[in-house]
Amino acid sequence: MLDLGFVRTNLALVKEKLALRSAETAALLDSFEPLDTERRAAITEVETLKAQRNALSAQFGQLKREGKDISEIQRQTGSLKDRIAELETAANLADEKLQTILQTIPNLPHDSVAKGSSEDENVVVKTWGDPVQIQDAKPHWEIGESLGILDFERAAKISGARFVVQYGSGARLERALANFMLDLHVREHGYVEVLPPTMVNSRSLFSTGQLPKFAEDLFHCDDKGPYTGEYQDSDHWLIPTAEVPLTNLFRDETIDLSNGNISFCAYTPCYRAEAGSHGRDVRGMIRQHQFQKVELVKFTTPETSYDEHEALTRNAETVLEKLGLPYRRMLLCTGDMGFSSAKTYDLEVWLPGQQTYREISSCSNVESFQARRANIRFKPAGASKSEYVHTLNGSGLAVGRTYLAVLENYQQPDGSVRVPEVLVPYMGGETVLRPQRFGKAVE
RNA sequence: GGAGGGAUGUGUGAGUGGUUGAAACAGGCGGUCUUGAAAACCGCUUUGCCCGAAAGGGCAACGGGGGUUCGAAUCCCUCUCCCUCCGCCA
Repeated sequence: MLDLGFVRTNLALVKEKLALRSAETAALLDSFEPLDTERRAAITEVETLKAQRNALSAQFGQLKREGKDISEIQRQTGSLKDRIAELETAANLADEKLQTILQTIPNLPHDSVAKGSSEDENVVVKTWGDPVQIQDAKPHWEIGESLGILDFERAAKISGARFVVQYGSGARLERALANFMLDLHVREHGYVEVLPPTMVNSRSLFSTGQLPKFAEDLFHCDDKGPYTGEYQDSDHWLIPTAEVPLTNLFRDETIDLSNGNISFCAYTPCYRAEAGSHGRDVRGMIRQHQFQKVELVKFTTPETSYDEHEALTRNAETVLEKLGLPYRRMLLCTGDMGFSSAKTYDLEVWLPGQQTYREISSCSNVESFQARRANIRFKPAGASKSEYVHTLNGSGLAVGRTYLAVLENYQQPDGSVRVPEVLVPYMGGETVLRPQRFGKAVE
């Protein structure tokens, strides 16, 4: 969310920057100016009347103590009361409309972000490793099913489409990847491991920007009844990413950044309704209702957030490099960035089975956009006023997609899959995944 | 699920209808003293919004929402959360 005063004094600039996302986005601000004027006029009038009422009340107390006549004041305040109530309603209405606009407009793109209207205009910042060309490369779902470690059919039976069951060495590979990533971030990159709830309330989802606009992408639990559009602190939603619980840890708090920025990482399941993606990526593990992810979140000062953004992105890249998975870093253009983000790098991993790069991580600096919604502040050294922190988040990495990237990049002509060297200790010494049935080796 | 207690500023914690936006203490910041530090002493120390060029003035906020009243942190209703005990339970 942007600051009301900032939008008011920089309306032309804000419109211009929003137009870099899309024309429709900029149009959200069309009614801003008249509404803002209306709101302020109403507030000024209400507050004038309230000041009168307060003065009369003070007089009332005085007179009553002196035992004097109070009926005249009673009559005056009585007539003020109705007008105040009336005008207050008008002021609240204008304020709500304005708040709706502010809550619905996305973050402004940072100056370093390339202009563009769609993903076609994203910029390749760097490429690491050579895209492996494998003779008769198979997609991961074929590899996984023939090895007997992935089972999409039984997953469909017990849960429906867009789920998977993993068995034996396959299940262990998921756990190995997660442990490897967590250990790397904790031991070498300075993150603190967190195990957060994977259900959150709507107030949290508002703070990170998923609500109110993207409710249909989320799974809502109806234990407290259907979603009413209000931000409650007692309802439950399944998290779409650990960014939500991690960022909300410090909601409504003033945190201490005097000893440096705060970095958290967490391994959690993530749940996405995928309401708008019928027919896309229906095969395999690319797009699931449930997947696991190691998430990185940072709380920083405004001065350091862009350096930290580069560092966080490097932390995610390091996972791919240690796993030996070719990738490229994309700078998302203004038209392709997420709602809350000011600048986003996507990491795309090479998938030889599909002859394409696919997103495996998304690293964003959202500046103060979420901090303002979540009311997360810090006190700069020597300053008397607190300021909003900057928050950053990135996948480090999406484990499900890393898993399928390993299957496709390390597949062998005989149908087996080599285990990347760094994962061998996490696999109990297993160096090759061979055909198995419910975990038992088969010929 | 049952019974009871509670929610106040950075923290602890007073305050049960009228200079209480809020005591006190702690913490933080500044100052005096000191070679320096500590101690002691003095001062400052919530946020959002509205009017205003500014100086300054005003409104609102004591978990959320609603009500009573001329006036609510204080009384009533309601919701949420936390704590204690009982029950159930991985």
